[in-house]
Amino acid sequence: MVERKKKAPNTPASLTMADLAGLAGVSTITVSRALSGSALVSPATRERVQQLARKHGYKLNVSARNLRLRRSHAVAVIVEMTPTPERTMWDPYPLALLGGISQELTSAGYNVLLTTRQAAGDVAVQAADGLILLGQGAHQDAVHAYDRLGLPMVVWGAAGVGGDEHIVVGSDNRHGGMSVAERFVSLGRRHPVFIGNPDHPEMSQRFAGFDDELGRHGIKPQLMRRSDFTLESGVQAVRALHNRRVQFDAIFAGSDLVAMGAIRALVELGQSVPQDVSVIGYDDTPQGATFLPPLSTVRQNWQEGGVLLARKVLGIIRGEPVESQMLPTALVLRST
Amino acid sequence: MVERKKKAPNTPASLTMADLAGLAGVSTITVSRALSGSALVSPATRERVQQLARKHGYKLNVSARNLRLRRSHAVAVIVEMTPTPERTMWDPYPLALLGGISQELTSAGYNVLLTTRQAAGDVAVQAADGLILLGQGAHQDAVHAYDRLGLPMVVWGAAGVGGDEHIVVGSDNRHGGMSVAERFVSLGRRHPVFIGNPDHPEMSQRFAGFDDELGRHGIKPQLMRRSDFTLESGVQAVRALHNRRVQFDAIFAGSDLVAMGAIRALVELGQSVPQDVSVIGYDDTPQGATFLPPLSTVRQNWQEGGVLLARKVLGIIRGEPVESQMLPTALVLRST
DNA sequence: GTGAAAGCGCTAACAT
DNA sequence: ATGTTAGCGCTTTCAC
Repeated sequence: MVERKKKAPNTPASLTMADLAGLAGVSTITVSRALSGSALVSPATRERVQQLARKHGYKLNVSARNLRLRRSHAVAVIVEMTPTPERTMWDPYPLALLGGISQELTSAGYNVLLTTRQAAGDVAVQAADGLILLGQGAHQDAVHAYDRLGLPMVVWGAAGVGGDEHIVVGSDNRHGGMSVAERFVSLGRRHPVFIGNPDHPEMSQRFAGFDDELGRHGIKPQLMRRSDFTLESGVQAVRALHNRRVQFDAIFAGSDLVAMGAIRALVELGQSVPQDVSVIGYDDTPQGATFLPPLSTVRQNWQEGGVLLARKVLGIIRGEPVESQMLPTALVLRST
Repeated sequence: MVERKKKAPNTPASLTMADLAGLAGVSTITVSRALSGSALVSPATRERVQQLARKHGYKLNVSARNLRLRRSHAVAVIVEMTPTPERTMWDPYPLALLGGISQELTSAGYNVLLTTRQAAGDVAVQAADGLILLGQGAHQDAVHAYDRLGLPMVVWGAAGVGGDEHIVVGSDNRHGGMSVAERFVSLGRRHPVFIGNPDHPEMSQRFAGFDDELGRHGIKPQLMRRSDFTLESGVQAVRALHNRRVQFDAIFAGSDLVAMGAIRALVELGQSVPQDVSVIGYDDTPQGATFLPPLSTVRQNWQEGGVLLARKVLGIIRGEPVESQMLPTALVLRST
């Protein structure tokens, strides 16, 4: 019987630092330091150990390190993944956002733990070092639910809602609305309509910016409440306006899909876009771009939003001062 | 000085099993067993311990458990997320796929580690218990890269490519192509065209099914190679066909976006859809559904695909026999 | 510059 | 049914 650190014979081919230490003729702690690039080991040993590690395909045991360091090196991202009419699963929205988050987080040595809202109370979520919440929920309910975990948290959505003090990253919805208003004014439109759901925080701010800017030109927009973010919703809204004999020459829809529905209804009613009515949507979805006529809309940079979200959580985790931030929006003028 | 298990005074409010054990007047192992619902503890103590845990907000230390159990309880999902503007997604893997994966994995007590392809060599990926690869890459390169990790792996894509022996889940692309062929035949179309990139495994199988089925009716489809999955790509393809004076009365496009581009170009050329030319896409995107005219297409169930992917990896992890599987597709007939 | 000792929080073996 | 012992693989003291 060879006297060896007892080791299961069926051990998978995974080296530990101790193994590496044996190979290099140093102690485990030296290996640890060498691999983490510590200045406490001589360049020579450091190089030698790193060579060996590479050669033998050493893999750090993350659990062990995390246990020792008392953190998980993971950030949980909670996504609403039920395909609501509001957000189809095809939207670049979640995917691009996720892309930005993932990119930033992994390059900072953190892992992205993807979770749905239903798998909320999950073990691993509470073990995360931080939380990114994609979508604040109808009345901040999602926010409140996760707030109780007491983890560093950043939310994607609209800022300044309901006296909350958590960090928010989102599109500058106010500015988005204002830019649409400016456009309508410059086109000489005098009877604009907003279609959307003002209970939705982001929508509400889009409308606020729209309303304010128009107000500065003495124009009062008509508000058409529609809670769904669907094509049908836009169709209905326009039909309702028509039936009520409402005069209007411009439509700002809270989402591209609604805008497309509106256009479809307008065409059915014999109106022409944009001659009779200007229409502008929000989100710059591929649907809008491929629509006929190509839809004018307000674009936001999702990818960048994701990166920002990640930076903010990391900031909080590191104890740095962090503030909410709104991303600039850009008016994309196409044919409508 | 009170004799206490020495404990940092600044410890965050996080209980350990030992703490709980003290509270309950039992040993840590009993707590462990109680919380995991083991039958080795009396129902009474089990209940008592669980109560206490809930009351004091006990959180399991996942790292410690994973270290002890020698597994990570995590499956890495590797996504192609190259975020090029305009080219929305090279491979449009919708969030639904991730949703299905996440749902199934978390309900099995596993975590979803989201990773991009660039963050490949990441520490945590190799620490995962399994791998789900979304997109096999142009020539299986992605597959090969990750194969070396020696982890249980499942790939989303096309099966039977290049003598590979890894598990694949995907849409039944062959069947999808065949169903389109059948449709064209039943409409009496004699000069069909396929637009797509046959180097792409999934595309290739769509075309193969299409070609085979048409062949059984003595029809040979025209192949228009187009590598991009964009609207523009479809436009170009049709223009090229027109310039070459190619006769055709039906188009099968490898993706909805390409199909929409094709239709647009056809309309510009004064052709009518579907009277002069039938067009069918692939994927059943919302863009297609809201397109005018509403696009006929081949649908696949992403959500279910995700669930299946997850089940397969879990199966491999558990050492169960697992096989590749193709999801059924459905022809969605709309106006084109 | 390097090492020895200790322990992060948990659970599988082996007692009792 | 419950407890004792030991150790997963790593890194932070504190020595040398």
